[in-house]
Amino acid sequence: MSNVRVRFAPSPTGFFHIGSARTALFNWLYARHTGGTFVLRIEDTDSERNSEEYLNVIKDGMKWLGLDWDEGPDVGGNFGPYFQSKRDGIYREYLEILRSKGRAYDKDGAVFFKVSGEPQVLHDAVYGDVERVEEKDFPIFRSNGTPVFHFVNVVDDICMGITNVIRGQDHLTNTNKHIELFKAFGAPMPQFAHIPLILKSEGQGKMSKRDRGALIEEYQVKNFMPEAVRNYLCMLGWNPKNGKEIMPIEEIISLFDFSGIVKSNARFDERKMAHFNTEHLRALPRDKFRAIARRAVESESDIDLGKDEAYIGKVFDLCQPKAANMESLPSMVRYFFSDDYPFDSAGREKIFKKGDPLARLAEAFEVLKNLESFDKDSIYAAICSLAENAGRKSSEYFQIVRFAVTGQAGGPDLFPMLEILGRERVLSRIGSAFSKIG
RNA sequence: GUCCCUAUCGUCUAGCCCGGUCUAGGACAUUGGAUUUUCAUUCCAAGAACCGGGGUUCGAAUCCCCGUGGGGACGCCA
Repeated sequence: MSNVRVRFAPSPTGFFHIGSARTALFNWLYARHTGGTFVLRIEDTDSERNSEEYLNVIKDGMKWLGLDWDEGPDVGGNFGPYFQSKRDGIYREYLEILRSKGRAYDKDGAVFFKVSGEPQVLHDAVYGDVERVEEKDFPIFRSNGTPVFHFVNVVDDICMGITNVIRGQDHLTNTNKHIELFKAFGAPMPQFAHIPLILKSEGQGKMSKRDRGALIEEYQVKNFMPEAVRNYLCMLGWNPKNGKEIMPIEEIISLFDFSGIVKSNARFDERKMAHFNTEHLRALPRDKFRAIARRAVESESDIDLGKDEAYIGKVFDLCQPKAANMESLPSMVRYFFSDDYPFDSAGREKIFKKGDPLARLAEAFEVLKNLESFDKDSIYAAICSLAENAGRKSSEYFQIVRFAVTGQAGGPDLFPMLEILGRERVLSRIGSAFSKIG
């Protein structure tokens, strides 16, 4: 264990924003990299609403991303309470310290902090030295008696022994207020590290909760792999400098440091995120893929997988190398579990463009019917020789057979697919396809 | 408006600190090929960038200044 202590201090608003998630992630990475402690502290000063439910959104999201905290809600710790709503007494004490030093005064029923008026230099781990003067006194307690963010944030960081403050660059200028407070308390200054913001994929400004892809919940619902989302987020504003992007988290943890953090803001790119997801999906061991594929198909569609576990397993194994994401998987496997599958009109058009595909389908039907063994190699060999005898390209047969049996122009490997489906089903589907697609 | 940060392909970025090895590298996306087994896979290839202007220097993507663009902060929100 090192003495590094970092924290993630979200306010439970009912959303877990992708920017917040990345801030949590970078804090977590730094804690894990250094062997330090990752604290989760809840900034719920605005607590009249259903914050238990709102809090769960954040906790669930963090758990989903694998960001486990060492101190905080549910796990406790020696620096609690970890809810600001329960720290009121502490804030009063710290206010008295400022009062006794002549740094706090009442005004309009509120309490204000008296700034020094001197330029403060922030020694930021990412941005270097940033010099700025905080000119105006600012409120630290509202006229309704509740403490203000800048004050509680600093007090909590002092009380909790936070050594490194890693947060969004939108706080860069706020930091002057915080430095003033740390100095006024005579407390040791944590090291600050500001990280660049995540911008909208198009248009202007930073990602807001209304932008597509902005909420972690979206990825949970779409059955993204949390490892993939986390991996992508790591690469948004941080660079491992080893030329790699897709990496296991252990490797990222060992490489993570402030020098790899980029200074300029990054635009969110959902296509690249999708790519990370696909790569992680492909790399999954078969049994893991089967498990999440099952969950995705069962939760997102009306498909009844049935009880034949061996069959289900074969289907998912076949689809894994072709599956781009879990969202499209149900439509990719539907025909394996139901004879009532739709025929893709664009696919039909493509296949019917040249020649007479139904005639070839009829030929293929005869060959498949009379095949001795209905396994992938025999099927392949039989159709190839059929094509050769007819003086045609074998693909002219492959395409129409696939379309008749699955309703699609593309999909998993054709021959193992036919083998898994079985002769009986293949023949009956071809039989009824003539009237459906003709 | 004031202050702060930032600026390399459409996007994420390497290179910049310690100027020459940069005809600027990788990834995503795009386009085109290949795998004489379909295909949504895989492989190969192509196009695509140093914001502008000054300066320093024998030499600048790299250092300095000024513009401009982008972002953020200026709440009794967090």
